[in-house]
Amino acid sequence: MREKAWEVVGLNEHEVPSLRRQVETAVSDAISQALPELAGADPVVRRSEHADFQANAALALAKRARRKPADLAASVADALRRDIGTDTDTDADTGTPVASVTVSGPGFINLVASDTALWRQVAARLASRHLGVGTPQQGRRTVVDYSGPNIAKEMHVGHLRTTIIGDCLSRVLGFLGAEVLRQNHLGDWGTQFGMLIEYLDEHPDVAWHHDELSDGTSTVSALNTLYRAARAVFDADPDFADRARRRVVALQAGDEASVTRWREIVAESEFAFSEIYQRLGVLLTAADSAGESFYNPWLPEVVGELTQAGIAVESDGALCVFSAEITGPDGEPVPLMVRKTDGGFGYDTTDLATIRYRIRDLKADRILYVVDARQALHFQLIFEAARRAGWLTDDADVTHVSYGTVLGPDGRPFKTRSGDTVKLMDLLDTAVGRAREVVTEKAHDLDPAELDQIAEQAGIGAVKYADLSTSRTKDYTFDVDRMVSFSGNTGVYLQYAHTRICSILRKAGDASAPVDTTLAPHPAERALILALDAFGDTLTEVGQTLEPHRLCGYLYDLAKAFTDFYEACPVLSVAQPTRGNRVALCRLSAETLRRGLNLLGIAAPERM
RNA sequence: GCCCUUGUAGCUCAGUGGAUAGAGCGAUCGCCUCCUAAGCGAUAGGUCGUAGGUCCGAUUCCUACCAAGGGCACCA
Repeated sequence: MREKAWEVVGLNEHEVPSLRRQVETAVSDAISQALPELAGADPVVRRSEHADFQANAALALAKRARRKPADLAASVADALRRDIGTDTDTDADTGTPVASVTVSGPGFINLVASDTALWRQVAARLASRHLGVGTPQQGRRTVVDYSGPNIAKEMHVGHLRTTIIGDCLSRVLGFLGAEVLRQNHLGDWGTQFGMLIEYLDEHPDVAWHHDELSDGTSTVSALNTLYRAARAVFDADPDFADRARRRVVALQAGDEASVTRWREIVAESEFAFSEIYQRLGVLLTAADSAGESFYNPWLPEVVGELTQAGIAVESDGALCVFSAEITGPDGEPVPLMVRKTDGGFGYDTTDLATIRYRIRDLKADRILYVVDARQALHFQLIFEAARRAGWLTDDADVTHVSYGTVLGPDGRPFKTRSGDTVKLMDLLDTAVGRAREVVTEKAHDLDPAELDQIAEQAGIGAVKYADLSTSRTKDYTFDVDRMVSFSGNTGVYLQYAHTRICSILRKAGDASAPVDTTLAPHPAERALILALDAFGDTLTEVGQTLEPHRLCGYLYDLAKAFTDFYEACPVLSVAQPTRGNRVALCRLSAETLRRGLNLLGIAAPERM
């Protein structure tokens, strides 16, 4: 045996192919050898309950090969065994990762990875800067449109999913090498501002700037209240309603005083949003804002282009783009309304200007709209129109990353008892408050400041994990108690696993011992290594499917695998070289969990 | 009327063209001289909406139906 001990010297940039990929290659090669006419067929390698992996290719290929699946499997298995035979004479670095092959059932090929290969993966990932994860999204310029709160309105639970899912996808795609451009499509334009500006002007005494308000009241909260007051006056007082309408016209015409006041409202609102984003650990900043008003200057040009191309046509006094694919209840094509009868522009036009800008000016290769599923038809129409206009071509990939509605316990869209939506800040306060109770109760000699910080991290993490861990497309039932529960499959479970590892590593002292690849791993070690090794494959999948819940599921499985290891394999009390290998496993587990949590946008405290 | 999404354990949800469909919560019973018990083990709980079809094999793919939710012109 010429096994070399893997020394971790500085980090390299190497991608480390997973064992599963290596096994796929080995099985593919074996298929080519045993059955040249079937070369290139999918080896159908999966994780297995009966071995480390199983290859199901024989079952699928039997008909094409006109052989019994079991015979076919036996031939492929023989070819795989020949590789194992030669491996003892060659450098282990390039040999097959497979140690044994058996055929069972109707033609399943069960594959066990070699002990050496398992430990080699651990060492190689520890030595790599990105845990050996590759960059399949390298260089892909990806616009991620998410969050999109409305100016002068409070963010509520309805904004949670778009904000958190969009942020997670930004992080994952960025980690996989994409050039991510975050875009916050603020609702910062519309007739409601006329009313609000007029009201503020007529009541100069009311406080609403963030530096005038008492703690616990946000600018948007104050503006929200003022907006409702304005609305009430608008409905009750025809003279005020007239002045408000004139104010809309003035604002749209660029009247200086009105525009200044509008800018002030936008800036104050963005200040409030940034407080929420910071608390949530969301990467969005004011630099990512490109709201509806940003596209205003281009709307006439966009409409002109569509009209000139004959795509937009006059209908009942309005200007519309009629879908060639979809019809409405009357059997007629469904329109996008690019100019209303009164000459105004709605959000159809804004969204067309937006997609044109993202392709033409931002030069996006991929655009993701993280928006409520109810807008599916709208985006279908926008994408269709953009194609017909020639803005959107096959060079760009545009996806509506839709997600389900947040429902209350009654299965209806979520509202509080009073009929209002739940404010996002209130939800976060509740979650952090509950977390503080638990942290206080369990506190392991933490000072008050540390306790506060951990309560914050656990509470916010719980809310985010609850949202990210369920599949995107389904509606989901909002339940504060479940969201802020800290046992079972929750964000806290992952954080807790991480703190336990950190505790071991603190006590282990210098953790840079080399990995001994000749040791036979304990079953719990084997399971943990196989879980750790699948990190990159999981991320690649998330990058393709745009489904963060797969990452949550993976990290939960990983944390469970670590917990099993923790229960079964003492680290500090065993002798070398076992201790060194277990410390290495702890290090890789901690780094993988930390990185995984980071990609979910969840903090990974070292103690709790 | 047409289109989209969803029906899996009491509840909330994963899951896959393949071997015995999983997890958490809730319930019952256990486990801290031992690296953090926010943990672990065990028991209980299922005709994977219904009916057909494709397939060696379907909870997974296809069709129809049933049920729930959503969407389809001047609000965004």
